[in-house]
Amino acid sequence: MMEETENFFERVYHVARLIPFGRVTSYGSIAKYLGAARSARMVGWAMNHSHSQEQEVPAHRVVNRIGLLTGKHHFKGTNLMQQLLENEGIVVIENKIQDFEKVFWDPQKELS
DNA sequence: ATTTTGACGACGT
DNA sequence: GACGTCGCCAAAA
Repeated sequence: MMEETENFFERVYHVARLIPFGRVTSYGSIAKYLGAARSARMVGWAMNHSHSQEQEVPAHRVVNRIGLLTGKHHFKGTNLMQQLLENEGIVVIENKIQDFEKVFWDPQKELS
């Protein structure tokens, strides 16, 4: 049987796919929405395994709490993540999302 | 089995 | 407000 942790990952992917076009969220917010507010790192770890998922996970829409593209180094290209975000109308300067508050999408608030 | 690390976050200095 | 430290929890070495 699969461990409970996989369920946690599954939930992370689920929420990540719910992020609307042109919006972003943070690892901590997702973790908090899942009831694991103190385990934001696990969300990041889940994203690391996101490639293992059959469905594509918009990991580029998930950044840290300050809107910094910390995980861009994990993408194929150096600035692929940034390009994807810019493609959605999000302004990114030096790996930092501009107007982060405007594009921020809080699952707890949006999904209630 | 123990130690280190990591796509983070909150708090202290 | 920049920088440092600790806490959380799971996976890799």
